[in-house]
Amino acid sequence: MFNCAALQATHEVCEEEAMSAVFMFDGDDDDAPLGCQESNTVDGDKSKLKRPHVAEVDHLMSDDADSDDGKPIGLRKKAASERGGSASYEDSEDNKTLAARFLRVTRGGTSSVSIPSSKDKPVLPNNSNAIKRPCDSNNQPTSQSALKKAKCSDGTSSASASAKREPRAKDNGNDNIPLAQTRQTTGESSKRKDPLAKNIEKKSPSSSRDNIKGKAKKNSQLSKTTEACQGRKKWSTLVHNGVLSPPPYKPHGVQMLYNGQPVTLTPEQEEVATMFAVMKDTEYASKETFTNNFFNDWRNILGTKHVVKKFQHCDFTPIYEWHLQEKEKKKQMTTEEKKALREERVKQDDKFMWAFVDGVKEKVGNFRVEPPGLFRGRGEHPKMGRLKRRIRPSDITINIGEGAPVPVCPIHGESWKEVKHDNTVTWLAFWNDPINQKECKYVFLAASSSLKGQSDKEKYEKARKLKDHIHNIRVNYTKDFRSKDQAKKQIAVATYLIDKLALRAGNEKDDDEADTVGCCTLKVENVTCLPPNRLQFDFLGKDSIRYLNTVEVKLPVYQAIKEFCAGKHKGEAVFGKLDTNKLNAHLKDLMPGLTAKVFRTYNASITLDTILNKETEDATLLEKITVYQRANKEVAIICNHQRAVSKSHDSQITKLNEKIDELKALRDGLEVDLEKAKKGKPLGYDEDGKRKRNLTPEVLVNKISSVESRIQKMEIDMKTKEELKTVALGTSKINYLDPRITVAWCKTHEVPIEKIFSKTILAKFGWAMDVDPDFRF
DNA sequence: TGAGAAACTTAGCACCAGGATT
DNA sequence: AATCCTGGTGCTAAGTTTCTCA
Repeated sequence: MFNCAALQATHEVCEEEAMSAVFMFDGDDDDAPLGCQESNTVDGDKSKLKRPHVAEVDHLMSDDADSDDGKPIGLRKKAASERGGSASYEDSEDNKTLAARFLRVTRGGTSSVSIPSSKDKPVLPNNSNAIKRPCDSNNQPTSQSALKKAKCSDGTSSASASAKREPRAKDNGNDNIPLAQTRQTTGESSKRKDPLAKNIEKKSPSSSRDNIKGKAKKNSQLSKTTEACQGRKKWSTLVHNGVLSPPPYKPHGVQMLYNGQPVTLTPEQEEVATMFAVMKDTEYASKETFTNNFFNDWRNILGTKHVVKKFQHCDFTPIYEWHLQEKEKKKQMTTEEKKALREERVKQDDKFMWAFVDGVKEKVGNFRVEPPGLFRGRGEHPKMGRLKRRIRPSDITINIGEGAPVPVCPIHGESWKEVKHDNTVTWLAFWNDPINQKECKYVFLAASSSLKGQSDKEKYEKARKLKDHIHNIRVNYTKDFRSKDQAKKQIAVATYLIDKLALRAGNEKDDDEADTVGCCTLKVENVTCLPPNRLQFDFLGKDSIRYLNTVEVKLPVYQAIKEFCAGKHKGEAVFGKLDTNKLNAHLKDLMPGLTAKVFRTYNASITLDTILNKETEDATLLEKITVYQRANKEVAIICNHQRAVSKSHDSQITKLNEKIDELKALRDGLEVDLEKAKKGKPLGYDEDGKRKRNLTPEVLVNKISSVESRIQKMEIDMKTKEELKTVALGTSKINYLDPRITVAWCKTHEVPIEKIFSKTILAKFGWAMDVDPDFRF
């Protein structure tokens, strides 16, 4: 594990300016996401999120859609030659050298982290099938792996990539078409027309199985080939051991009090009481919805005749205290005891942690069945506190390869709800969410699996493709701002907001969910028109995270929003004629496969690419990492990725301030000493009354400089800490930033990749590691 | 065409191991 | 050795998109 503490961002900030500046943004100069344009305070219940300083984003702001179009945001001022094969920013060394250098840096040295490779993946020794990953360049393509390989190939220009593409060219001769597009033409569009495809079209998890078993099975090879060509078939063989159920409840026998009297509870009743008792010190425990929901569900288990009737008379403290004791006991365990426990857990997990997909050993993501508990919804969720009952094998549907051994049901005498063999889906098991019966919980492969990697790559390829269409899309919606067709006009304005503010699509929500909105579901009270052309957005988005942002928009957009809201009452939708289906249907007309969320990926990745390539200089490693973190921060702000301020934040800042003060006092003292030393005078006495050792002016100058740099580092650390206290950097890194941008940048600038990506993220992005250093998003 | 189901991605937070500091 | 602090990871809630059916 590497130490990231030392990598704390040390970028410059101009906090006051950042807080007060109003970013001018007129209609002709607007190709940056507005998320980073306005001084912005996003301070939900938890935090204040500062918008970046002008200087940090002005390169994004300065692009001119009309004069310099067709290029992606932030890149428009760059010479065309900077893009494509002979990028002018590239390192002077040739690609091979860079690649070799990268390998040296990442695999060698003192780091214990190496780039994950398919070859490092553990395999079943007795498995005679091809064990290497389909995408592994060393793999001799079998008919099947060649097919998969074709799906994995991307449009990168590296030598290794082109070498990899060879089999694909043989396969379909479709080499120049971006992956997403390839999928589009061979997949979605054809599957609807192909009569054979209809046979394997799934109706529901169960009907799909029947289809495959019935028709597709009979049509065997031909049908399978068709499926594969269509990209519907996700695997050929799938072997796994099912899911790991939580251990049964162990009663503790500690009695809670009712009206001050100990109460006897059955294990089942005690289990639920304990779930509530251990949450005593959380915010949930003081929320009425939570306690009401808990009590209602608990009462059902207690039965009407039970002595416990009213929540107010319940005292769960004895159980809570028992819980604290247990926690303490666990804490007091010796290192060896903890280690033994851990090893036991690992041993138990091992059976369920792996699946074999087409003969390749892949990690399973969430193989543990969710244990029972009280539902912890986010925000003001109407169901918070409800009992999430225990999931039994009879609730669980298993998906496994035909002919593969069916996982043994963990409870004797019980059986799985169903066993299916659906190779058009990637889930290994699912059950219905006990809180919301119509929702399902799926067990998928881990993010490091090639199946997930493949779809990840397709996602970024689609976002890259948007780069080629974005100009037309912007021209298109700008034209429709003044459309007389209200539906058209609403689509145009909504698309503009999604593009510029990186808003989410905003599906309709039920009454039994937290009241949050996205673009299509914005309500009139979420938008305030501030003349002449500013809009203030204030709403709770996904996870009830507050989005608060004031932006200057194109005048027609401002007028349109004003018009949409006119005469409407609180609670009514701004975009009354719009929903995500209509919006996405329209987007698909503009670019195949385009949906609202692609804009978020596009804007995030293009922002990272632009900042990294514009701002990275020939600097120290630490400084280069700082550039990366600053870019990462920009993206997190654009996407409104927030986190709660840690409980200890204030005390940490106070401590840092105290330390800085101490160091400053030390420095001042040394400066006095220096003056004395220069004059040849004795240095006098220290605080303890001891005579100070005489030092030469040179030594003192060195000491002062050392203290000074420590002060500077601490001040920067503190600023960074303060700045990032509400910004979550991880979410964008994991979900929105094309890892190839990062890998290419690391190669070009000799930054070890593990300084940016943790071990887990490295494993997730294994598919991106061999990217050419010249790669640009 | 719209509703609802199914499948998958995106999200923040709790917890914990392990390094740094006292 | 005890405590603090941090980043990494697992967990699971909450989204989006796609598919199916009436």
